[in-house]
Parts: sequence; C-alpha cells; structure tokens
Amino acid sequence: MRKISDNTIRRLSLYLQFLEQSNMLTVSSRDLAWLGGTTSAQVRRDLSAFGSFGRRGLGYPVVELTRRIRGILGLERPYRVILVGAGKIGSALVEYSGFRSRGFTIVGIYDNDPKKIGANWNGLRVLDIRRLERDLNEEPSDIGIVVTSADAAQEVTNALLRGGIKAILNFAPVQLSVPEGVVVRNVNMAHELESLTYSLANLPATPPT
Amino acid sequence: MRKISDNTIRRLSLYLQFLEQSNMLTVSSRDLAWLGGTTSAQVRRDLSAFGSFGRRGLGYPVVELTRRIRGILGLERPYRVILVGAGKIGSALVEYSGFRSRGFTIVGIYDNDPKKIGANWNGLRVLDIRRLERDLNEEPSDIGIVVTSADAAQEVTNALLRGGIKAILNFAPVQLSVPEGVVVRNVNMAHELESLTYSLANLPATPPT
DNA sequence: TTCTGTGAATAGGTTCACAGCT
DNA sequence: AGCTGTGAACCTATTCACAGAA
Repeated sequence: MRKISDNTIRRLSLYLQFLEQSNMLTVSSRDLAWLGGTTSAQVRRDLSAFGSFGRRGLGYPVVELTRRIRGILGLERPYRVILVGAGKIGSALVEYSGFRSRGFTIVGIYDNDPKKIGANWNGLRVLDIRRLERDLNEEPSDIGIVVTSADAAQEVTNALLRGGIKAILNFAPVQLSVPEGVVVRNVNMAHELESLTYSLANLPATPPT
Repeated sequence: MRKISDNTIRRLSLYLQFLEQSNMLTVSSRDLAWLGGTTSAQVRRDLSAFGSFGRRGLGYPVVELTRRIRGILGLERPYRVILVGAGKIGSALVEYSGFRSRGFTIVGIYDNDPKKIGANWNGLRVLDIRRLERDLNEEPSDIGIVVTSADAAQEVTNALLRGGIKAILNFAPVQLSVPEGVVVRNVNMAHELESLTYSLANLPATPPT
C-alpha cells in the first residue's frame, strides 16, 4: 500500500466525524469536502488511497464508508488507555464522552501525589505511579496519556515503555524520547493559541474585497 | 514576505518552547532540530523565511532568537481570551499555567446553565451566555475558546463573531462556519487518539532491525 | 446528467550541498 | 573548524480534467 500522509489520516478522522453525525444514505465527495474544509478532489484522493468505496454518479454509501474508515483508523477494536497525572486535564479526559463512544476506555489513572492517590474518579481509583509498570506487565494496555509536568514526563514515559505501551498522547511541554516503533502525539494548547495569534498578527492583510 | 506554511508556524512554537527552557547563550540549528524532531536544514529554512537571525560559525543567540520568534508569532502583546462553556475542559484551561506565561488572559467565562452561572472560577465569575455579545461590544477581546456541545457551538460562535472576535479555538466536534478573515483552530482529542490507533494498526510493519 | 477514480500537471515543502562569515 | 543562509534538486501533496460507471 502507498505511504499515507499524516494529513490524510487527520482528514479521515474528520470525515468520520461527519459521517457519524449524518443521517443520509449516501454522501458525495463534495459534501465531505464542505465539512472537512477541503476540495472534493482531495476527498476522493484520500479515500482512493485505500480502495474504491464509492459509486460513480451516486457518491459514497454512508454506512459502508463509515465502516471502512473505522477499519482504516483501526477503530474496529476497543483500546485500553492509561492516564498518568491526576490533574485538571486528566479529570476532563476521564469524563470526556468522545472517548468511550469511539472505543477508548480509560482503565487506569496514576499519580505520584499522596493526596490524590486513592481518590475515586468516575468509578476509577487513582493509583500510585510506582505501581504503573507492574500493573502494565500484568495486564497490558494500548495507549498512554501523559498529563504530568514537563519535569516528570520523560520518567513516566519510560515506565509506560517498560510496560509495553506503543502509543503515547503527550500533553507535557517537552519532546519525549522514545524508541523506534513507538508513536507519540503532542498536544499543546499554547501552541494552538500561538497559531491563532500568528494569524491575528499577520493575516489581517485580507481586505474585505 | 513569502507565504508561510502552517507547519512552519507549528515548528516555530516548538522552537520557542525549547528556547524558553534553555539556559545556553546560543543554539545551533542542530540543537533546535533535535528537539523539534526535524532536521537542521528545516530549522534554518523556517527561520530564514523571516530574516537572518543567526551568525555563521556560531549559531543563534538564544535571547535574541526568542524575542524574534515571539515577535513573529505575535506574542509581544497580551491577549484577552473569552471562554464559552463552563465544563471540565473549560475548568482545566482556566487553571492552565501555560496560558498566563504566554500572555493569554482569560477575561470571561460564559455558560447557559443556571446551575453554573454565578459560580466563582479561579477568581472569575461564570456569566450568563446571553450577556456575551453585549459584554464583548463594551470591552472587546481577541480570542474565543468554544468548549460547548456540538449543538451549541455554532450559535455561540455567531455571538462571538458579532462581538468582534477574529480568532477561535474550537473544542466542539463540528466544523464552525465563519466569515473570511476569521481564523478557527480545531482541537479534538478523539482525532489525536485516532491518529495513534492508525499507527498502532499499520506501522508495526517496522521490524526490530 | 451526476459523481467517482485516477493519470497528468502543478504547486508546495523538504533536503542537499556548498559558498561565505566567524 | 563550525555553522548559517540559500539556490537547486528532490520529493510529496494538491488540483486539474476527463474517461467511465450509474
């Protein structure tokens, strides 16, 4: 199979979001493009990288295409997620409904703060970080979410890696170092805002007509 | 000035993050590349789009480069941020230290839930969403953060737009429609996880050697 | 006619490689 | 020697445009 770009995957997620909200029988590449903020050619290109799901003259059958994209993204199975860091962001993630509906289940929350350990979070107990590696080796998980301070992030990551975790979502403002074969995605609100301020500072060169 | 790509801006944010953590006098493009997960040529290209900040044979002076990048990103002035949606994510953002240190100040929190209106959040009162437009017209802000349900997001966005907001950070799982000249950035945790599951499902074609 | 799938053309982004400054 | 700044080469992504299926 051809090499798939990161952008394509991001767009597939977006198409999926739309498809799951849609109650039509079929969608055209134009419909999907409108929502994803791209062009119809882009949509067709994105999809055609994985096969021919559409029917000429008609469009794409919503149910079938949904199933296919979920398959491509690997969403046909559930994922066990470990959360490290029982702070505000962690707490927001635990209650985030968008996870459960996609098959992501948070199965463990870890922290090093004695004041937090033992607390009951949405039915889950906050556990001692020192147990993390052992617990993972007894019962493996798929994805680790790091919501610690920058200082603690690499150490926590190492424990996740020793526990066999192969995918990490990192909220700490540091670049994690991981071995080949492990994927990391970084999320940083300040970076998102900075991209907005860049636009505010530079784009207003867009006159009204 | 040349057209700057979104990727370049994202990387500049990353370089800035590193520079602010650094206590060296100068950094080389290799140092920055190591942290940004790119190549030294990429770093030099990114920076050279805005001028010649480095010195041949030496590298880039940290203080000066920091100042320059902050300037490019428009961070030399403070920004007033309005938060709409007093849920868990909103609460995490209000206390997020990474904002204040970059000059982002949340100046208002709005919600439509009578049970939340009036609550004291970190020194800020949660206000009635019906006041949003009026308040904005009396005292403008720069950036709106939308952390409502998908249903409410567009309506809230319209109020922000009528209040003169030109930049929006959207956490709701819908594509917001905004007029030309307004920038929107979407943040969606499920999409981030999906990019990880895609890798988990497909990349393990990376053998140990 | 409508709309997909895809070669071919175009545009955009990244890496190479080296001249030139320190 | 060490390291930037930048044309030129290369590679990747997007758009065009149209043949072919419904």
